[in-house]
Amino acid sequence: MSVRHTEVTSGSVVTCGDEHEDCGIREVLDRIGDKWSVLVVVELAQGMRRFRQLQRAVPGISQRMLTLTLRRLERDGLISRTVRPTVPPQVEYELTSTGHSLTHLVRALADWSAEHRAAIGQARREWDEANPGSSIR
Amino acid sequence: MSVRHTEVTSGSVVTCGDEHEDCGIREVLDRIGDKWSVLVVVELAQGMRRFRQLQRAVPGISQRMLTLTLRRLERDGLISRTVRPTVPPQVEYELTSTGHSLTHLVRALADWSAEHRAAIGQARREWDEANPGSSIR
DNA sequence: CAGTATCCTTAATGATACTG
DNA sequence: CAGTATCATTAAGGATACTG
Repeated sequence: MSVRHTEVTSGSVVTCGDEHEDCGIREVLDRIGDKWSVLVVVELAQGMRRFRQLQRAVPGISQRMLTLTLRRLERDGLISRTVRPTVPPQVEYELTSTGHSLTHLVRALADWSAEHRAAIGQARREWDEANPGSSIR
Repeated sequence: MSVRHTEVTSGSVVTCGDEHEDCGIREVLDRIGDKWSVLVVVELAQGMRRFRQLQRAVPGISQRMLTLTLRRLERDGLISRTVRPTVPPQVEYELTSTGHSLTHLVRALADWSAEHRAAIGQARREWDEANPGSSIR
């Protein structure tokens, strides 16, 4: 996901190159665009969770992907990981303050989705009917 | 990106299955998470654009990916495509009203990114230093 | 319980050539 | 100009087995 691109900022649209690899919005999209991060963040928005709890709360996620997703969120400073040296071991995951602020964004995303879901579905049905046998889906 | 998952709605967190394949937020994330859609939408937020204009405005995008991105956005009802039967042919792309409403979301994304970019960068550097030779990046 | 390590499949993207 | 078609490459994700 590295590329020269234009980027919207609070007041204006600016252009930036990929020489720095960190135009900003891409950092968020990388984490928001993947298959599981948002779901994990949504679950953690409810409070502290342990590894197995998360796996049960996000049906379909593999152990491997849960681990990867958690590590990346931790690396980005969005969640914290606390190991309790018990037997068997317990590891607790929690949103950081940065992570919590992300939930507002996710909420906005969900609101927009809810609002336009019907229209998008309708548009797709019409497009699919007008373009039978298309390969873009 | 199809999977059973929990979903945030305006007021509550609900669980839904993938039997219907349209939990809502996934539809947005599919388009927001891919590599080019947001960049194309941002460019179209400025006004009507033709194919070549878009390709120049989004450096790095291939002809193929621009075509695919535009088709998918069109299928979702986010942009309109108008063919003018001139020689050589001209095709105009514009945001629909649904597409325009998406730009608010993108703006929110960009704002959040700008606000937390430094913190994320810092977190990553620290994590990378604490975890040398990790394979998650 | 909370992971790692491997191997494998599929989806996404890229490069290039060609066309109405 | 605005695409399509084809092939190659890469990244994301999944399945399974194993471990401290």
